[in-house]
Amino acid sequence: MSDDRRLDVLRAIVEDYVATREPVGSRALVERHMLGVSPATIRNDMAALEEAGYIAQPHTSAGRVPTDKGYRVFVDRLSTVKPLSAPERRAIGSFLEDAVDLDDVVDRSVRLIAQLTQQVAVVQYPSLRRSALRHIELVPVGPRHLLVVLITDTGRVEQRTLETDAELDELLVARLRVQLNVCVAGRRLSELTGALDTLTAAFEPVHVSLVASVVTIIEETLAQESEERVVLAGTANLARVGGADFVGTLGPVLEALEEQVVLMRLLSEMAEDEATVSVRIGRETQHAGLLETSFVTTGYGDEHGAIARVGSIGPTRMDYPGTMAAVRAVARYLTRILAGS
Amino acid sequence: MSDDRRLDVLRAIVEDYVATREPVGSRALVERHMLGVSPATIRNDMAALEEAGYIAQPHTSAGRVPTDKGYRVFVDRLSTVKPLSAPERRAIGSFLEDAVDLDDVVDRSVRLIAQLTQQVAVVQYPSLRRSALRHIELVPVGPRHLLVVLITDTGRVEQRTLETDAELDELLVARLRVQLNVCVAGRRLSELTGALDTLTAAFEPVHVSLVASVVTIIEETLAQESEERVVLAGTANLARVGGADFVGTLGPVLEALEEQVVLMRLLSEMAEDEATVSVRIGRETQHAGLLETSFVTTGYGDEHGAIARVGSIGPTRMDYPGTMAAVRAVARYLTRILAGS
DNA sequence: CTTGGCACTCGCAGACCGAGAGTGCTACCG
DNA sequence: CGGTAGCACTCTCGGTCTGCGAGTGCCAAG
Repeated sequence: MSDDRRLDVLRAIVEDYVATREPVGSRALVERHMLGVSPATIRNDMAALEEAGYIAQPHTSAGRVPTDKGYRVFVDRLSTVKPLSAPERRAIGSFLEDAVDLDDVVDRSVRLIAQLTQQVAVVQYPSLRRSALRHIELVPVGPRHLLVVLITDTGRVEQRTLETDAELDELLVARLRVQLNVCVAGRRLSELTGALDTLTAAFEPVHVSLVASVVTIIEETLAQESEERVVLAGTANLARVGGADFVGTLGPVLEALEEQVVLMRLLSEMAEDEATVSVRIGRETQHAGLLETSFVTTGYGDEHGAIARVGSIGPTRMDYPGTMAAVRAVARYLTRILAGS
Repeated sequence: MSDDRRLDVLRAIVEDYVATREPVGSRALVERHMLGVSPATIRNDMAALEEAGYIAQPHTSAGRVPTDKGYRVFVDRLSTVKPLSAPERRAIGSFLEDAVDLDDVVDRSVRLIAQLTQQVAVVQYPSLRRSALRHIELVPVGPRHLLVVLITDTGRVEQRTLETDAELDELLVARLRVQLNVCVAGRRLSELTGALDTLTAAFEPVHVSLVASVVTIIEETLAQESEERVVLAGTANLARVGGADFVGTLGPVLEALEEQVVLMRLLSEMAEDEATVSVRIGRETQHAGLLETSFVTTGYGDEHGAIARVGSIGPTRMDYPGTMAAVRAVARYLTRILAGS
């Protein structure tokens, strides 16, 4: 028994099933792919593949369908990421370069992925924790409210309002602003907390209360990993092309996608994968609503490494090579844009 | 023929249809509502209502279903907005008050409406054009790049990066920052452009180029109405409870909702309605994908009037009184929060 | 190991049919 | 003239049945 041919058969089944969305039988297989053997032979191989758990048949007398395990083998061993065409790459680049600010970059990226893959796209905002602070601004608003604005080197802006015990002293605020910026400029969170604490000590006892609250709110903001935002687009694609792709309704899928928590967990799990493009197939998502969906994600970042992820979500029966190519391409351009701004 | 009773019949039909999601017949009507007449009489009234275009029957021998026109009469003349219970109101208020910044307020509002109405919720960010500027910050990033940050009194933050012709002079930037803030503080866009232009004149010719570009980018940012952002939540509700509510797939609906343009047009059209809570039913949305959906929106704002809208989107067969109550309640709390921050 | 043949299984689509709900019409009543 | 009762009619819905076709698994032969 030729193991090579078996894998060929598996690849053919995946490709045909993705293309036609219908269980594929032995006859169709030999006709569409030049396998050089008869249907009966294929049937034997299929029986073996089924035995091994790579394919399954929905009904006794229907064709075969890849299982999650089958897709996994396909992704890991059988598929080659097909590069995008030069015009496509150029289109991506120029589209992303027109963005005016970080929100716009993220927005354009997520739409682009949704468009390219015809699936749901997800883009994670650059992580605050892994970004470096570029600037801190303090704006007094009213006598007892202070607006704290943090600007990172990826262009992300976070703001918090602080209510103070005492009336604000303009000069004190100005001094604090200068000190803060000296203290934080260009540093990452990990290097920051210590520095901020010593800063508090540098002020007169009368002012410590204010300084401490500002420092606290900065640290809180940076620490809020739950605040990491993700943006979705293309949910309509689920209903349009994938409407028939989900045996149940697509309600559970939409619900899962609206749960930021679920998305964040998956994205952070996938961040630990070694492969550049990481794939989660069906059950591997560990979520009941996503049994029939697959995630394809990859990291993007600046010169120092990955700071967040982008990806595409579709039915397990998706075009993996194409999706992986699109996601990887957008991530690369995204990295380039962020490094350049 | 008693016109009063006919309207009672119409109201009963709408209420029953909304509750059961099934065409309602004459017998069921007299049983569930104490109309004091026989089914045969109701049938005559129904025939008249159908003649007038308020109801229709899907098949010759099925019950009646309200038409868009029927819902319109129901909303305009037959329904009374049912106030929320005191605990509900308190829950809304406290949930919104916990928000840490504008993004968070908007995010919480939209989730809240989705939760209360079990439909899709939409919240428009406070309009830049109608907000007052609170502060402008200039942050040099690198020798030739200037980050311009605008902060409005509603807490919205917009940022743009500017590439300069000449190297930046720290002192000049500082001077410009002070001048800009003196110039804009607390003013709205309409009062702003003139003031900014005269500002340019106050600088030496050498610096005019820089000042002009900063002024230009500020004006551009404020003018970008297309940049007005909207946030959605609860699309899963469409698929869950409303899955059966749409005769076609819900693909077109999702597509329409992803088109920011469509949403923006509707919201701005509805802003011109006189009623406090504005309703668009079915075809009134003027969009093919939204034939079977209704919009319920209302404005929110600060003490000076409405600056943006919130709303809920669901099948035409929605609970109008309940939806209107929820939307109105959230808008009121939103207004209060923004005024207080 | 491959192949051709063959019997078997099973889902699917169409036809058919009876039940039930609801209507419109007509004749009658106060 | 509005309301009522009765009645015949229409139409959908759900269930059952059946033939077809696709596809399989197995076996015996090359």
